[in-house]
Amino acid sequence: MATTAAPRLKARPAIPRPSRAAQTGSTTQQIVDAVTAAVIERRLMPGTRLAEQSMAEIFGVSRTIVRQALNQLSRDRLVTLEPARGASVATPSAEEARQVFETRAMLESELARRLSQTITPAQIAQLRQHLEEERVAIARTDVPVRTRLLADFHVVLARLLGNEVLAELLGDLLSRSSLISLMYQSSMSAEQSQAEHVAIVDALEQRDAEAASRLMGQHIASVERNLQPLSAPVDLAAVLRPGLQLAS
Amino acid sequence: MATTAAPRLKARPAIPRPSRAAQTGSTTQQIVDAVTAAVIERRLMPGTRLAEQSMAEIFGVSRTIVRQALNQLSRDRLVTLEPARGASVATPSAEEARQVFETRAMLESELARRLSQTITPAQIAQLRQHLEEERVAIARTDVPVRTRLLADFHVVLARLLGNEVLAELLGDLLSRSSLISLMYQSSMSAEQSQAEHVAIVDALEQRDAEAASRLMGQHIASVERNLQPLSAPVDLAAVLRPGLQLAS
DNA sequence: GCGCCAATTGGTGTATACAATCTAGGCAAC
DNA sequence: GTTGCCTAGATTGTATACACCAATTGGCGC
Repeated sequence: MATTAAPRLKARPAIPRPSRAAQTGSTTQQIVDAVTAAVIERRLMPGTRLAEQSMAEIFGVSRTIVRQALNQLSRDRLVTLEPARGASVATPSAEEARQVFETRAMLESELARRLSQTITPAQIAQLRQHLEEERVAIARTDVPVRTRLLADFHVVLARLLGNEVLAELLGDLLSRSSLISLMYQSSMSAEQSQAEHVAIVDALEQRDAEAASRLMGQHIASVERNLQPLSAPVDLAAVLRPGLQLAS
Repeated sequence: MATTAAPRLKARPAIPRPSRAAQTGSTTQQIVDAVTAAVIERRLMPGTRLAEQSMAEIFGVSRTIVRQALNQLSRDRLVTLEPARGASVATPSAEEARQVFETRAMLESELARRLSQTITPAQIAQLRQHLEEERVAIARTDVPVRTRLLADFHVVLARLLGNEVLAELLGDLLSRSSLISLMYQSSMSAEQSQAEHVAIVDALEQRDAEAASRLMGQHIASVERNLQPLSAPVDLAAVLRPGLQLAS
């Protein structure tokens, strides 16, 4: 019931996900959204084990529903499912992180290029409003909202292109990016990220395709650059354990 | 054409051995793969209903397993899940088709550009071999294998970039593309598609980033251009016309 | 004869029960 | 004292049973 995990997740993040089993959104989707939000907003640490029975009791449903939710989250790469071992919040490797950011860079630099050719004044205004919300959240040091808004910025861009497929794709990549940032303790300041967002919107407003594309690429690169490769703790602990096989 | 897709999906059990179910995703994944392959290879028509009980009997498992598989397929957008109505092979709209191809164009033109800068002679050789396999399959008019190889070409490129995340992403988009091509009766000849693949590999071999990128964009555009938007309209008109005979 | 309403029926949504597997703790042997 | 094995607990994987919803069809009224 209504305890820690906030079964009331009606906080709709400007990024509705009508995708999945939107029809059953009542129960399964609520759990998926709750866990996803918890990951994006940095309330769930990587490696946390998610026992089915516990979650079933928390949400007041049977294990069947929890299992469905965990399966979806597994498809989104936010949790890993080990056979007969259970589910836990994913711990993306450094290599996976590199690939996610490379894919984002490829997709979003092209997104910025195309968007600069089709963007309208009304859309610019919408982006300006989003930037303002970012600024307010940062000023108030509202970490969960801040983190979500900074990620949503990219999905909003995709949606402005009128491409829902792209928007959902990017949404998945951004969820994974949030998890990666959390795991590798990004030292990227929110202010810098927001400033780069402003620069991108400026370029879009001037319809400078190359500048927008280049700035977007640099923005994603700078986010990646500020990741600190401290996967050591997890690996280190595992390595130091006697009797653990680490060759494969 | 709506009613022609009868309960004919009993064709291939694809799982002769119910044993060896030790691995978790084994059985479920086999069903997912079977349905995905059937869609890619054009053995399952869009709109075909996939009743849980039927599939459970076909694969010799309980509805629980089938449901898990259908959920995964729903996540991949290959089947649609209507509440209390059941699952059926997805019927992507023309707008969704446009978005899928636009996303692919964005992603793959950039992929070609980057790949042309990192590709090695060994990788070129691998691509040449793939092209040869395509040629053979086309010459033998082996439609399922031909269709699969023509789609796999794009995933191979992603994998050559050393980006598994991108490869999986592209794999999903290509499954959807196959479904779209099937639904809108692509008039694209396999020969033309293969010729364009050859041209792309040529550009990659010469490390001509701009040419490779441009050719890739044109290739995807030409595939999209050859889609014929005639399925839905015809059906709708036929249904709405009173007195019109709609045989079969 | 035609149209509306209700009971039936098939199918999905959820929960629970049972079986297989993995983890952990203790006990015995070296 | 350490190590190996064995048993007990817990957790997951699968199957089955029940409840609810929607579509369909038969009956009834107009």
